[in-house]
Amino acid sequence: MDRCECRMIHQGRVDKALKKGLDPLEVEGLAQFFKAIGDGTRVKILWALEDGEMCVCDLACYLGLSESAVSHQLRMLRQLHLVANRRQGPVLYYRLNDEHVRQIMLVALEHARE
Amino acid sequence: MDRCECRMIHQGRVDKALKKGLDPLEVEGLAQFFKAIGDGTRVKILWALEDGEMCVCDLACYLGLSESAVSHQLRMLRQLHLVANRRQGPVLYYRLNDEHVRQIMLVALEHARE
DNA sequence: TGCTTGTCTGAGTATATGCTCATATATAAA
DNA sequence: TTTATATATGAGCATATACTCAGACAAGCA
Repeated sequence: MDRCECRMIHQGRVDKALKKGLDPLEVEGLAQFFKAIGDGTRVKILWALEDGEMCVCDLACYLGLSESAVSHQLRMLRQLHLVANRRQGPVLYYRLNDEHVRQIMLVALEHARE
Repeated sequence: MDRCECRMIHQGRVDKALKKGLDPLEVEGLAQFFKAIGDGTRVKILWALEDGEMCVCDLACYLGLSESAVSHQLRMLRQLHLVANRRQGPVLYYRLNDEHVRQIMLVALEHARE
């Protein structure tokens, strides 16, 4: 497999990176996870849910967005298992479904405040 | 300020979220930070740099991308202070410039592996 | 059954993103 | 100073993303 039509200065360093690299599925998983948090609207949603569950229309009011827009975002967060919901009558209550999100956001806040 | 032309079921819950919410600059900072990590190419770059500095053409070879593409991505990571570089002759060596990245990526990997 | 409320979904649209290509810049060697 | 090497940058293009709008679905009540 001729992986190098490219210039390369430090072959050893490249080989080391290749050996220790993540497999494609892990890379894709990480990227998708961060992409999910990498949006102002979704950051606000996740941060708000730290304090307890909320329904869609409350979130829409809080965010100043349409309920449709919020629902679209919640679907994405749901598919990535970042939030979950429970139904009570016609109302769906959303909550965080991941221990790691809070932890990660706090570390990132430290970074942002440096 | 008439913040509620919207339906709302739990006024108290919304008020609580509003009170405890991040300020807009923090939200933007968090979103930008995660957006920066939320891309397969940049995940690979950051992961590779955990093991030590690399120059642009090595990274390009490792990633199978053009040096131009890599340079564009490195510029973004530089502007967000996730990487830094040092020059040695004509070669620029890039390194991680953030203690938090590794920590965050490891937590995210746990999430992805669940 | 029909009507209302709360939420979801698909299509459409404007903006953002990630690459390529051509070109510019910086350093070193001839 | 010319030439080569290593990287940076701007413009352009194809795709992805975040919203809006119209309409569908689900649960409860008349």
